[in-house]
Amino acid sequence: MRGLHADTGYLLYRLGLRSGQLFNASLQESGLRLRHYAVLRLLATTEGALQRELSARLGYDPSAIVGLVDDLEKLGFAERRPSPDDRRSRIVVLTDEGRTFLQDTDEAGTQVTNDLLGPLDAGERKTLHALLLRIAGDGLK
Amino acid sequence: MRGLHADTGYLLYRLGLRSGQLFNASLQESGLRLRHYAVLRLLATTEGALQRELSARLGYDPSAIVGLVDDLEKLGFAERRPSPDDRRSRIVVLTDEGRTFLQDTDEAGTQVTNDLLGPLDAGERKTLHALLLRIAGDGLK
DNA sequence: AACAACTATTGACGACACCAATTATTGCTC
DNA sequence: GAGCAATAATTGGTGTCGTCAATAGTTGTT
Repeated sequence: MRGLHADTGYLLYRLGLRSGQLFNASLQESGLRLRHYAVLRLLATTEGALQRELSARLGYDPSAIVGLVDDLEKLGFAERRPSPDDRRSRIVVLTDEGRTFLQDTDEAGTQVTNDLLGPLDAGERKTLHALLLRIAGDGLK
Repeated sequence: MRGLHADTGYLLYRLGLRSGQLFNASLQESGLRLRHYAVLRLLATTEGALQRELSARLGYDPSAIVGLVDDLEKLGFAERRPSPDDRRSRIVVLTDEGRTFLQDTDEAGTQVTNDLLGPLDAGERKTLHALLLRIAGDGLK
């Protein structure tokens, strides 16, 4: 009979849980959670994104995006702007406050990754990251 | 500004989610979920475990173990037996039905892992698994 | 004998993945 | 160009899950 962690899939599941917990604990004092942080990080790379783009790229349900952007707007980290092309869409953009928040919390994020990857040296971390990216595939790119 | 998946921690979080979803989908027809499956797999290796041991080894809250064992008992896959040493404890053991269930679903489990690790060859999978085990550390052993 | 520690259990709460339905708008097509 | 399928954002509901607090029964210690 195979052991509990013979399955890479189950290992991934458990480590994913742990990773999310560490991230959320690290973000707790800011009032945000990992999901909000992911939205901010994505917005920082795209200079404005439709909510459906956020949904597709982050893998969150469209209905979840609504609440996340609501929260970010309340905190002044993001704004909804009307799309000139399509009046159904809203363009979500990062505010200056959001950008400085990202800069301030950047160190905390890398600290979490350090805790998580503890026993691995730099080379192993690179290897792991590359393998995970391969698994992630286009859906999460 | 760093990209969304520059963080190995976030990658792990997302892949853990996906892995759990795949597992649960695969187990759906059996009426069990990943958590039940993990309990069964652990029981198969230990020949009887206290519920607090299940809680510690699997990382699930003690209160969660109660419901999981309830479900497994209803399906006839596991049993609670009184502990001769300590009347507070219950020893959870795998039944014959549970054992045959594990054998029948073993293939489904490896299928999930195959889907998940799709683009990786055998050597890369070994590497990934070893790295993840290192990260997991003693807590998940 | 009294008291702290532990096991299993119950209950509550928030977060979240998932799905269905609605409204406003757009694009297609006949 | 009128009707209709498709789309974007939103609301609401459901079940799972992680977390914590509280309790009853039991054990070990002092």
